[in-house]
Amino acid sequence: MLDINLIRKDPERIKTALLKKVENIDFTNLLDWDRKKREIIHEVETLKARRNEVSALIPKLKKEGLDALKELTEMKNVSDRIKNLDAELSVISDKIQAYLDALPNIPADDVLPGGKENNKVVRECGKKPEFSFTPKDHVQLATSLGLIDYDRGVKMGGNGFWLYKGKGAILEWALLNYFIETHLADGYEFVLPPHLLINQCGYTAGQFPKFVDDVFHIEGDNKSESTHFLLPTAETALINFHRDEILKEEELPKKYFAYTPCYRKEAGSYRASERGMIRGHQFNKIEMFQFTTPENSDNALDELIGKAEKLVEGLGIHFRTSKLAAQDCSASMAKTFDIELWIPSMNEYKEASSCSNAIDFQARRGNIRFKRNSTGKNEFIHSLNASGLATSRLFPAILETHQQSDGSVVVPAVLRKFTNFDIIKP
RNA sequence: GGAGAGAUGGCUGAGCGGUCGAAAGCGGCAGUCUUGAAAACUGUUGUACCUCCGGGUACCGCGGGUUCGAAUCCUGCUCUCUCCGCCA
Repeated sequence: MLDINLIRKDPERIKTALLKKVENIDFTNLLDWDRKKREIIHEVETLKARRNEVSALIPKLKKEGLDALKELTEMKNVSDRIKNLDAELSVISDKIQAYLDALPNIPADDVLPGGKENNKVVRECGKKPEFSFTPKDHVQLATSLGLIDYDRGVKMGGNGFWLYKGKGAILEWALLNYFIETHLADGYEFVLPPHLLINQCGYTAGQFPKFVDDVFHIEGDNKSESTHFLLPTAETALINFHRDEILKEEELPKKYFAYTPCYRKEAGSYRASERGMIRGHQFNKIEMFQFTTPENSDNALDELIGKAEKLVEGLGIHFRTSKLAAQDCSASMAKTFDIELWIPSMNEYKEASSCSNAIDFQARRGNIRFKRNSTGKNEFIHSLNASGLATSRLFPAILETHQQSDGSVVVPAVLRKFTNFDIIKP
């Protein structure tokens, strides 16, 4: 959520910044409502002051045995007026809230306007593998090596699901262990959160109300409206870790990571070219998360990107890191970098990590603050999240990159202590 | 699933419908004393919003209601705890 004071103070500046991300912005109504709201507050509070004053007077009069009828009548009227104004106030406050809830975060100054076409590659690591034989794609490899069972996955979960088995399951789990080991060594705290979250969590993350349709909802009793949803990413859980809390400045930054499956509807986005594990309704991901002071969030973002890149590099996969243009960043984020893996069979890069700084956008929604020692004031924290990493694109990249002419796949060295095998043979 | 109890400031915990933003204790901060520390003593100690910067308003789990006036009465909801049952 944006600070309405920013909009009130300099609507043109905020409008220009938001136009990097959205088609059009019109603050006319908002500013009208805001002005009206303050008028009402002023009137109603004056009346309440009067009511408090007379309410204190009435018992005194009674104590002196005097008649308070005049005061009682006046207060009856004042109270009615207050009731009406309060009702008006709540209507207008709801309008303002709904408007602000729907606004995305302001892109950072150095983020370019426009969509994907304006994404800028900032780094590349390794190079595209070259094969002296005809390479297989990951679906062929995973199937022939018995690592992934697409058909039986669909039998259980329907379209958009797969299952890992045998060495495939071991390899998948080894990846997660490799990530966990690294994050623990870097001083991040391990969290295993609930996968079913209450709707408030989606609001804090910025998922709701605008993107309610992207997630799976759980029906309440007697088919009432949903009370819980399946998390689309552990970020949605972790941002709520410190919801409604005031942290100490010296506790910051707070660094966490969580493992969860991620559940997404991905309605309409499934394409034939994304067969295999590229896009499904459920995938495994470890998510890094930081709560920082405002002045430290830029450095924290660099740290998170560096960690994600190092994990990919350790697996020997060619990747590139891109800074996303405004429209390609999700609504809650001021700045995002994607780390994309090279998938040889697709002749394309596919996202394996998204690293973002939400600045105070999520903190406002979740009311997450810290007390600054120098001023004694509470300020909103900055929140950052980064995949570290999602496996669903890594698994295909590993199979395709490390395949041999005989159809076997060499296990990256960093995973071997977790797999207890070096190579997967047909 | 059944029965009961409860929700008050950073924590513990009082609170007759009328100066209750809220007693008291603990904790925190500042000071006195001390070579220093502890102890003791003194003072101080929530948040948000509006403002003609004098001040004002709101907040005692959340939302409604009664009343001139609600932490206090009524009501719906949420959450927590205890006991019984069931269970990975």
